[in-house]
Amino acid sequence: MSGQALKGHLDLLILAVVAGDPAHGYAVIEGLRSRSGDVFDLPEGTVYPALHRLEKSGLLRSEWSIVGGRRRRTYQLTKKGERSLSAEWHKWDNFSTAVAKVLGGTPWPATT
Amino acid sequence: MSGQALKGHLDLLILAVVAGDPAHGYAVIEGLRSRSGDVFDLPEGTVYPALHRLEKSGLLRSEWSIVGGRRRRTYQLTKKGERSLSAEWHKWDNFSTAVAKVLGGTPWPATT
DNA sequence: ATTGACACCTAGCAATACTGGGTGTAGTAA
DNA sequence: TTACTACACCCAGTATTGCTAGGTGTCAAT
Repeated sequence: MSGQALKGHLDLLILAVVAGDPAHGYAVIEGLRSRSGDVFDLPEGTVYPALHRLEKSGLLRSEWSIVGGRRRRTYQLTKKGERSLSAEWHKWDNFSTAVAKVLGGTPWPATT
Repeated sequence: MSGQALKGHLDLLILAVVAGDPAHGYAVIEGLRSRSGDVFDLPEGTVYPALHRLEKSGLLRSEWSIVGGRRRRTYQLTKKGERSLSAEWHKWDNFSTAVAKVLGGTPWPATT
């Protein structure tokens, strides 16, 4: 159901989840799913590469640990990541408002 | 300023503009720009191929005409296009609501 | 004569979400 | 003991799609 609608917005979503409190990849997926009310059910192949990308750009920092015999990589926001989250947030606001305006200009008959 | 944020949402926007009243490519660009309050200032290389794609999928139908010595291709929604607009609209609603939920779960200090 | 708005087009590039594969641990059910 | 599920990580390759950068041509204004 996720489709490819979140192109360009995935980073914002991930940063938002990790900002809440540091989380490892699997927990990020869970967080996105639960917080969105099951709308975002992202495959691992989407989230893990995104996390790597974000770390490479210096927006996230990670640490390995072992919990219950399983190795985990826990991510948290860097200063740069916080700034980026703020900026992306504003961009989203701007973007979604603009979409609403465009849609608002279109008459649409009683939704069947 | 447009960035690549509208990936996956461009079709919705175009359909919405054309639904208002049939328009040619250049007018679609103008419509998006004015309706969005200058947020969406899309290059021709983005819009024209999208229009072709939409026509190819049967969501739009076009007709050539000549106005003031210039040839125009005017697009209008097909029945299928109307259904698609409705569906995409709902998807957008769903999507943007979900994003808001995810963001809402994140505490954010006083915006500097 | 040249510039700018109008009006169309396309090939190739770049970014990025996803598919489909892989590794390994722990717990539970058969 | 075996099998299956949840947990937890990884990567190569694909596909979609918006954009860059080029092109053609008309008309009005400077």
